[in-house]
Amino acid sequence: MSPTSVNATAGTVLGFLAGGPMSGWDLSSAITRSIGNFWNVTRSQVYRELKSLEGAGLVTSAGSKGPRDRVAYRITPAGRREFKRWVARDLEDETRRVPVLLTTFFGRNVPPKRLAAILGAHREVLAEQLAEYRHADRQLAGDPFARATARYGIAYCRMAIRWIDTEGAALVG
Amino acid sequence: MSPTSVNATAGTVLGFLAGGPMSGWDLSSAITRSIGNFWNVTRSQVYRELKSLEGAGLVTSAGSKGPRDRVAYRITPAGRREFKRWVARDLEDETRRVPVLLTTFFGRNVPPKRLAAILGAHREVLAEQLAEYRHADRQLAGDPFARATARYGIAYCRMAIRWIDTEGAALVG
DNA sequence: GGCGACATGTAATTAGTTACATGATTAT
DNA sequence: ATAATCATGTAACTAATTACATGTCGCC
Repeated sequence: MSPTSVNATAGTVLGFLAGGPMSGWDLSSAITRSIGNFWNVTRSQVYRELKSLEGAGLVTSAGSKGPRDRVAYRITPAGRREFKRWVARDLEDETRRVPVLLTTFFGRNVPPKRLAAILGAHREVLAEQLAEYRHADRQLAGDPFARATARYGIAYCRMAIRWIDTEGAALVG
Repeated sequence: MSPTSVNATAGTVLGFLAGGPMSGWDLSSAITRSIGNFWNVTRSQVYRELKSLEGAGLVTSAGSKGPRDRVAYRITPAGRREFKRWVARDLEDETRRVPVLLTTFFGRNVPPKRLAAILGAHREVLAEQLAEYRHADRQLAGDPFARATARYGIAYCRMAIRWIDTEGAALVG
């Protein structure tokens, strides 16, 4: 679609602010909690984007500073318009950075015992994440969109675990 | 494990140089071709890391500059040691940046027709990637480690396509 | 009223992308 | 021999992470 001016982080911030004014801190924790698993954003990025969005007139900071400079940002009408445009954009490419595959790719250089241990530890991490996603799935009965993302997570973890159990197992004998 | 000094990009570069001397350009294309799908590295990063690795004595540039400053880098014994250490490291966290999930998460704000189109287009991209991975799987019969990574790709694409066909379909009616 | 935990934001550093410059090669 | 394409590297810019500074609150 038409190229949007905001980047994905800014778009995300606008999306959360569309639900009501929030401070940078609150935004950052809300984002991490809800989409952090498939869209990582750090606190510093949120603050940076808030400043730049304010410069562009897409959010305003409600002047009255609270304790330790805490300030709430509110989305402007222009911000809402921009969010609508951004959220319907063409998808950018997926960024995948999967350390376990890097290690596997170079696996011939890893002592097999050690490789087995790495895969085993990774399997545990995946199992934990799977449990979290399953929990989220149950919580999110009221929001089909968020729920669908949890189900992606479930499917992903199950796929990766199965991969370790078949391909990984074959590699480490 | 013991914290390694090299980062993942540098480690990757060392890993490729372990197979023989190469120029930055060749490294970059080899990396992109083989692991680019799950470990993105740009040309500029490769050049930067080569300089820093040279500074650390882990690679040397074989002085004679070829056409347009092309220069081949060779891994040093210290570089090999460092690679061995790095490749057996504990896994860092996976970085996932999955635009289709971001769009889905905010899906209530996207016109359903448009959302359906976005998911449909994404499905096609996944189908193409799946075909590539299948092809790679066939080519890589001689390298079980690389082959295992291709099979991860196959499983991933199939999972994502199935997700679109079930969860995605449910969302757009 | 000092101490530890949490809240809040900023600054410094590193990583990653995009845009650019120019030298070779190939095709017309 | 000119244009088009590919090879090769660098520089400029943007994004992302880590480290830091300071403020507030509850508690013993």
